[in-house]
Amino acid sequence: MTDRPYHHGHLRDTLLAEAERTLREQGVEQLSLRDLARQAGVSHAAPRRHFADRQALLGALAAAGFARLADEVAAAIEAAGPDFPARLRATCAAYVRFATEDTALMELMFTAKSGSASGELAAGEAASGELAAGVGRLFTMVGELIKEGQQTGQLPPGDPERIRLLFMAIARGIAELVIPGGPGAGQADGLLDDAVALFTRGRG
Amino acid sequence: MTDRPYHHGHLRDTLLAEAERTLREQGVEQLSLRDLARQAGVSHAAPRRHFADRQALLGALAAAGFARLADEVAAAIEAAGPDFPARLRATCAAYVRFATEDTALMELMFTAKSGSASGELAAGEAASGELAAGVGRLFTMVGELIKEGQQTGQLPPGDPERIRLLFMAIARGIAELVIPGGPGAGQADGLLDDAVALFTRGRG
DNA sequence: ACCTGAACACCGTTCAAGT
DNA sequence: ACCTGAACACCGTTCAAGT
Repeated sequence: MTDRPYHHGHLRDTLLAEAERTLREQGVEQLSLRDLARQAGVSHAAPRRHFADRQALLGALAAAGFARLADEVAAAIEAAGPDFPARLRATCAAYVRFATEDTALMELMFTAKSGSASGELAAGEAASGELAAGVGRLFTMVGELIKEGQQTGQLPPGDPERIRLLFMAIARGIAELVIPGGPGAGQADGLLDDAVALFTRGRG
Repeated sequence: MTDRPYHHGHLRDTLLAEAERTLREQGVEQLSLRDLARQAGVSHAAPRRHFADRQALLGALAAAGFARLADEVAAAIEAAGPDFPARLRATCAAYVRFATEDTALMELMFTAKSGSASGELAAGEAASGELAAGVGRLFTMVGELIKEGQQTGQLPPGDPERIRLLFMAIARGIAELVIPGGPGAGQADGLLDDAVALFTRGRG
């Protein structure tokens, strides 16, 4: 109804929010800069001011995704209370929930993480920093959790970094397995139980 | 030099082989049907005879990928000899090697697997059958391995299906972590050791 | 500083027509 | 049965020009 001003004002955020929605509802393939611009009521060249190219937009989405995943893992650990196995399980469950609700975004996050490490995302340098920040925060948090388990004797001793890597690989693997329609869709709870039992076996 | 005949003769296989190479060297984004047709010396509409659309080509690539992964896992288990932990480790190592050498293809395989389950690849129905066949062969093989471990008492008793799912999730998670430039790139061996130790702990 | 409009080279997909 | 050539609607990207 109101005349749209020449300057949009929140274009960057609008584009990101719209992109995340499209990602969730239609997948990466269907994500087009021109389409996003249309939905924002702006010319097709306008996004260029905020994202150097399509890859940069995807990189920014991945960075925001990691930041949110880190938040959700933190909240899940907090909500799980003091019991260590419960905290471990909650971390893994947060991964699974994220993957269930934002499958395409999670896929994008992990390909962006590896792509940026191997220099594939040269265009999105700023986003690459944000991405590393989110990833780092997540890594640190899980690392602290692992050390906590070692201190209370509920995890075996040894390099906590190695244990953290293995645990995160398991969480990611389960999350990838348990996406809508996947072979383990209905088995998420069982897998989480098994994973936690495997890690804390004979130490509960 | 020789005049190209009107009928190519091996167009389908040529396209698949060329596509796999492009995938390895340039990633999915760069994979274009028109480009493939050009490299095969054929008109841009010719691939249409063999692949309904781009998704169908990707589906066929994923199906072939699973068939090859199943072969390589079978060969790895065979080559590992009779020792069970060695066989377990060899399976996981085959995943890692595949992911290292064909990162984009492996990514494609696992998104195709989930996408096909949720009906995203409606176009590639034929490929969907091939894909399920490759996936099934791989699942069965790993399932047999798990049962073998249970029979010799080197794996805990319980539903072998659950253990298989967890093990494959771990293998996939490690493979995703250990791609070129990834955070665990130099730590593949350690992760594999840890994963096997976790599974066979106190039972060696 | 932020956005527009036209332009360029490229795509996937379709379809009548050729061999 | 398999392939061609023209055509259509769509992209990402660039750039002079506008506010």
